[in-house]
Amino acid sequence: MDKKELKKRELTESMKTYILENGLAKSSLRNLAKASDTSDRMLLHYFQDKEELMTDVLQAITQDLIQLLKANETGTWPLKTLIPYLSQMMKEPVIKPYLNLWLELMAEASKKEEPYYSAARDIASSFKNFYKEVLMVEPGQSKEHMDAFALVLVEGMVMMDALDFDDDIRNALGGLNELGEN
Amino acid sequence: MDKKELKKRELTESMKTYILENGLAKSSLRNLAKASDTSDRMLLHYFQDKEELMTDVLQAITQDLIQLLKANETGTWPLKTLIPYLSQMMKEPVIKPYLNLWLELMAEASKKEEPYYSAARDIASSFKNFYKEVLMVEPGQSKEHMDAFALVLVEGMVMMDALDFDDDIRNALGGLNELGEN
DNA sequence: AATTTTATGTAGCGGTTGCTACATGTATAA
DNA sequence: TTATACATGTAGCAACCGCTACATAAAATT
Repeated sequence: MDKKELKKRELTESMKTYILENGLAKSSLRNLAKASDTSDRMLLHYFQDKEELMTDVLQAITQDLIQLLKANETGTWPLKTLIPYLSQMMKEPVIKPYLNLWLELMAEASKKEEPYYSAARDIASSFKNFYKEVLMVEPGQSKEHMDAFALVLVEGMVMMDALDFDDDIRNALGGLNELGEN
Repeated sequence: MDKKELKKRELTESMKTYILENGLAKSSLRNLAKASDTSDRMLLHYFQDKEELMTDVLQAITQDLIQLLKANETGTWPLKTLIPYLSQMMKEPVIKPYLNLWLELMAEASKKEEPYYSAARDIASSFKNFYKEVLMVEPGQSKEHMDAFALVLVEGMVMMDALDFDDDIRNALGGLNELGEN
């Protein structure tokens, strides 16, 4: 492998950590450089510009997140088990940084700002694949429909979690159960 | 009424428009001033600092949004009617700027950044009140639960809408129907 | 009419941002 | 060994940011 490519991956690794801990807004070249024990000058030596750099790092973060999701994958679950489980998982300190970044990414994505829009769409697609693999569906329900339903529901919970609207997350879980049993 | 207070409201009005059209990121004092046909110097004459200014404008925007929601209020609706209706409403050009701003606000809120965190919580509370007034619940369902459920579901749809995941919104609506009828 | 308060302009400070020009050392290839 | 490519440092630019000091004109109050 190219020596330059190797260095890029090493840099990407440390920048990943910084971005997850500090968010996009604080991720200036100078800050990212400091976190990687180098200079902004060097970052722009290895990456053409900030956009290429962010594209690479966000892609790496996406891969990590997918790994994280797959790691806890143990078979398939019905909606009423999966959703409460995920709402609990959102509270995990390992997950929280990803959720914060996810929301920041969404804000950029809603303005169709690149490379954020593409990165956000990639991540959302990974979420969809996750449900595709892990969600068990009841007779009379379309798998495709319920996958999308789970996706939307969990995204909504992520938002409420960011506002510390924990009661509403709990209540919504209650609502989900009442919906399925009439 | 105070003459100064009157001028503040006039400025707030033009800044509202600018922020809705351009987002928080571009809302520097200089840009807001230009949009209000004045100078940053004058904005800081009428408002103590940028935080006070943003608090005022965001509050005004929140009020507008509440008005918008209430305007289309005609009685109460069951979940399966209300949610599809709202998912359509999200496509309205009048609404879109509010949704973009909402996501940008959420990104700040997730970092507990003031005044954005408070503003976002206020807006979310208004949403809750909206469902409280407009959502009709079926026997065996808790009103409180279903209000929160609607809130979460629609927020999730706002996110998917920002990514242009229209298929998934449609599919999720399908899923919602299948859930209620088994 | 004199005095005090308010409105507004001009200019700038100290900070951040992405990025670049220019230099020099250091490793690799001929 | 010499020539060429790569690595890295130093310094700075031009554009922003929120905010302030200083001045003056206009308006309101006494």
